[in-house]
Parts: sequence; structure tokens; C-alpha cells
Amino acid sequence: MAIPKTDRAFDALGDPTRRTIFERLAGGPLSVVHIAEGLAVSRPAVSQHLRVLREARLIAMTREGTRSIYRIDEEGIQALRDYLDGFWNVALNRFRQVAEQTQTNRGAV
Amino acid sequence: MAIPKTDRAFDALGDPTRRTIFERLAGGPLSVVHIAEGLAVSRPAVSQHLRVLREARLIAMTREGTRSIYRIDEEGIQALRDYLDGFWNVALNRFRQVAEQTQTNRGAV
DNA sequence: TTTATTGGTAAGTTTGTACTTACGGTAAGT
DNA sequence: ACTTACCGTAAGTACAAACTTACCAATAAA
Repeated sequence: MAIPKTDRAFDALGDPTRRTIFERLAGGPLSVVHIAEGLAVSRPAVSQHLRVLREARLIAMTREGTRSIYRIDEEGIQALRDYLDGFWNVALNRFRQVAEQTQTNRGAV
Repeated sequence: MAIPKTDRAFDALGDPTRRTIFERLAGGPLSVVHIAEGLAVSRPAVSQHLRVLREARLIAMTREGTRSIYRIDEEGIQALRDYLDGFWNVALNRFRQVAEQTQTNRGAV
């Protein structure tokens, strides 16, 4: 039930190449050829990764002539961040609550 | 270069089944059979997932007799959280800085 | 208009990984 | 001692997804 709409973000960042791309865009907007430069994979592969990252709302794209400029998706990341903050808090709070009761109630349920 | 040691966490949470397991443990410590209960996959599969989550420092394990009790890894999660907070901040700050210069310097380098 | 850049899509291959069954080892009941 | 419950590992399979090459559309430059 938890982490409902952020699933795609985790899927997206689960791939090393996509993480690299994402980190690179964190340094500023780049065109596709610039992103692909220095990466071990072909440019079409990069395009496919960019699509996944975009669908996860981690990056955004605007066209400028023939170029596609990709950049960090400020809103999407903020949303993800907010959600995770809430999730961590809930998880850690429950953890501490349960930690106190652990003496009596073992092995759960 | 970024997200250096948290790579495993993203890989781990990139799998839906592992996300489900993780979310379940956020509700309190559970033994392996309890974790596997209600999941669509076999118990050995769960064991394998637990290993990945453990190596990513997202969960921790303690033995109690024959049972392995898994729980949220408080420290690991806190570390991940701290790192991500830093990363998001840097990324979004750079984003805003670059957004202002975008008028002059196009398409990047 | 022709010629280059740029980059997205299609089709097919390959590789990684999530899964299964089978097994073994350990601790707790009886 | 025997049986049962718990859980990790091994080996093999199957499927998802990351990659390739080939192709095409669109804009910019000549």
C-alpha cells in the first residue's frame, strides 16, 4: 500500500546507467548527445533511459530546435522527497515503538 | 561519483517484491515465514530478497532460536536519508542556479 | 534543395535476475 | 532419539529489460 506513486522512481533509479544519467543532469541541463558522451552505452540506449526517467518524473525535457534538453524535474523530485520523508518518519517511529514492546510480544502477529 | 554507497539501496528497492517486504517490516519485526505469508512468491525467494535488503543496510536480522527475525535497519536508513537529503539539496540548488543563467548559455557543455 | 545534426522508435538479441524445486543444517518439541 | 518447524543455499529455468543496429522524422545549415 505504501510508496504508491513513487514506485516508478525506485524502478528508474534501480539501474546504474540511469543513476549516472540522473546524477549528470543534477549538474545542469544537457542535450542527449552530451548525456551520451562518455557513457558506455549507445545513444539510442540513452534515449530509452531518458524516457524511463521522464515517466518517473525525475527529469523533464524541452525541445530547442533539433535538440532535446533534459533537466532535473524540480517538482517531481520534491514530491518524491516529501513522500520519502513521511515514509521514513513513519517507519522509524514504528520501529521505536515496537522496540519497546519487544520484551513481551515476540516473533510478531 | 554521487550516490556512492547507496547504490545497493536503490537496486534493492527497485524490485516491487522487495519494496513490499520492506514496507511490511516498517510495521514491525517479523520472522521469515510471517514475511512470506501472503506474498505471491515462495519462501526461498523471500530469503533471497531478504539478503539483498540486508546487504543494502535497509533491514537487519537477529536470530531467536530457529527463527530469523528481520527488522528495519535504523542506522542504515538514517544514513541513506541523510545522504539523499544532501543530494536533493545540491541537485535542486544547482537547478535553480542554472535556471537563471539559461538565458545566456544554451545547450550546455 | 540538398546535406548534416539531432534524437526518437522498431525489431531482435543477450544478459541479468527473480523465481522454482530440491536439499541440508540447526534448534525446539515429543 | 526421533520428529517437526524454520530458514538458508544450490542449481537450473524463465522472463523482463537493457542493449544493439537499422531506420526515419524534423530542424538547421550549406
